[in-house]
Amino acid sequence: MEKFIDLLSKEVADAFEKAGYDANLGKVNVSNRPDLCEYQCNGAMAAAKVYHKAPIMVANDVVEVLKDSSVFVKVEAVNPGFINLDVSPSALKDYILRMAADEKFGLDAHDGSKTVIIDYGGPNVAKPLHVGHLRSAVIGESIKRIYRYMGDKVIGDIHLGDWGLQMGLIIAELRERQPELVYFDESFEGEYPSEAPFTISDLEEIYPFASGKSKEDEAFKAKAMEATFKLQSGVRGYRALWKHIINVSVADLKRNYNNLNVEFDLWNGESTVHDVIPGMVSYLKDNGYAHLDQGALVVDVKEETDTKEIPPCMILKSDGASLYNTTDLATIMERMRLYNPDEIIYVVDKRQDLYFEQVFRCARKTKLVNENTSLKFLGFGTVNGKDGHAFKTRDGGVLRLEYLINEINDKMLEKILSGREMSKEEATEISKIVALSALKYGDLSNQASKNYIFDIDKFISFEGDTGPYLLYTVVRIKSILAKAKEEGLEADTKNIIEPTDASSKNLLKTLLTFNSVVENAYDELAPHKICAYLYDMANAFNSFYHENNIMKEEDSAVKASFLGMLKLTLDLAETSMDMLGFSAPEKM
RNA sequence: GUGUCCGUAGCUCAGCUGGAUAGAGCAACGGCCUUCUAAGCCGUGGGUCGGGGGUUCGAAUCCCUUCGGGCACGCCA
Repeated sequence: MEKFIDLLSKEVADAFEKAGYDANLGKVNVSNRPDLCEYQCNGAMAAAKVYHKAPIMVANDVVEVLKDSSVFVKVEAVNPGFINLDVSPSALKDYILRMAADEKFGLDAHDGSKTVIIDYGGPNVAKPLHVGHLRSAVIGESIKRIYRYMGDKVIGDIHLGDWGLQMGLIIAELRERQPELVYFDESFEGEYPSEAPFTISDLEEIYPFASGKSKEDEAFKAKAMEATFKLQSGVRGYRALWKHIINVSVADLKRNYNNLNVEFDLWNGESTVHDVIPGMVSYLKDNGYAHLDQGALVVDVKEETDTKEIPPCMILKSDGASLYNTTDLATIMERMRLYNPDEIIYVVDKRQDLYFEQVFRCARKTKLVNENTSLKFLGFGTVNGKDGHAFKTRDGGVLRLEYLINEINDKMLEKILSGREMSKEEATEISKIVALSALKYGDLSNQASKNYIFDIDKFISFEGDTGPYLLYTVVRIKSILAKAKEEGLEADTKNIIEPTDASSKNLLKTLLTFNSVVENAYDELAPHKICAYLYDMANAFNSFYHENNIMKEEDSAVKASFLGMLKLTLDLAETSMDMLGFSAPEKM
């Protein structure tokens, strides 16, 4: 269904044409002077040059035609040549009714033929999640949901870091500590135990310990590299041990991502493509794409139009080992083979911009991807503390995501208990829901590509542009609808009639931008636009709420209309919040 | 050095495919609860959009330049 602003533009464009001007000049925008008008068209100013006329004359000509339009109730030409427009309540009502009756509220969704893979999350096994992982998870999840709502087939892949030296470090350290483990007995031919010889806490202690040790102890580092090699070349015991590490770690990761309401369709990792790397490397060699440079195997990705030096994309290190590029390219190859996606989106720290530029160029040049598969890089900025520097704990370490979430939950619980009469159990449940909205909205309402300041107290505030404020508004609506139901009144959007007061009109005007907002957020990979929409909606609703006493409205048609508006607002709010990856409780 | 991103109110951020008086929130100040959740609403004050130049009838927005800051720049991921 066409967007409301396009409908208005069409009306004005027709008027331009009838008045003898180019129809393309009739583009309508939301007014930036709401005190003067609701919508405006600035085409007369641009027309002045072409037609050698004063802009106000052009505007007057157009206004003359537009006067009889049923779409506008007010049409004025204002110096120097603005055309000011107020939309008619009936046109507004008609559009809202069509929108409300539409399954996707007027959004022209895709037909499901487009397949998209989103690569986000990117945690390393055996290492706890920290704040740095928050953005990839939260933004990626939101993009995934926006794309799904748009009607694409979307596959979310976590892309685990599960294969490199880190695994060797852990295995080598385990061997130091428990050399008697059957996994290290190379003559062992039986079945390995199904139970892992360690817990997630053990792993979380072992990894940093081993990592530190390898930096000081050359002999240990050599052992770790040897363990890595043995693992990668398929030594049975090492593979079995590695499997345990993955399982223990993935179980823990799932628990953590669950708390964030983040889900992945694929739990693939670097190891997934290990076996296809040799084939890919020979393909690159045989077709003359890759050549040796300083001992390393590289593919040149420079282009004529470059304004800067783009280093070649390295496929194999000079010692023949694979690296990040290798697995990423092999992953692209496998994704093409298995899913043939139309688009792959990487939700990764923006500092990897150049790196992905190389990988994308390489994949394209070597035809690992089709020409019509688009590779997108959604780079996000750093999470900073209040001091403007990278987020750190008081003692300077990285903050575990789990601790951060616990802290937010605790603070939220305290707040809810102090503000409302509620049982501890109920408050705990609600505080988790509200805390998640605080965390996600705090992140998503910023432009993804920018760094932002992580301020817990600001995020969990119930005032202003925050997640809890949105939830509060939604809960308020639910509460009124529940009350209406008690009185036997069922809210139905079909009952919406022409708005009579300014706040109703304003609410409807805000609601109807849904299709254009979602489309825009989709095109620009911009969840923050959905956030802004929700915030505008909440403001418009709260004004409306204070202007009109819904349940006490005496005119039954108006009351039914109000309830219909509430229903529509609620549906749109919940749909939008779902695209951001959080939801509202029944009460708070 | 090269490239890239950022610089908007005291603070945190929108706006950037050019339009009228640059918007929000927080903080400050002042109003509004016997009435559907006041965790709300309404209002006041607060700005040379880092500086300079250019294009244009018109620039926070486009171009150039300059200052300040972040980040990246072949064997890490």
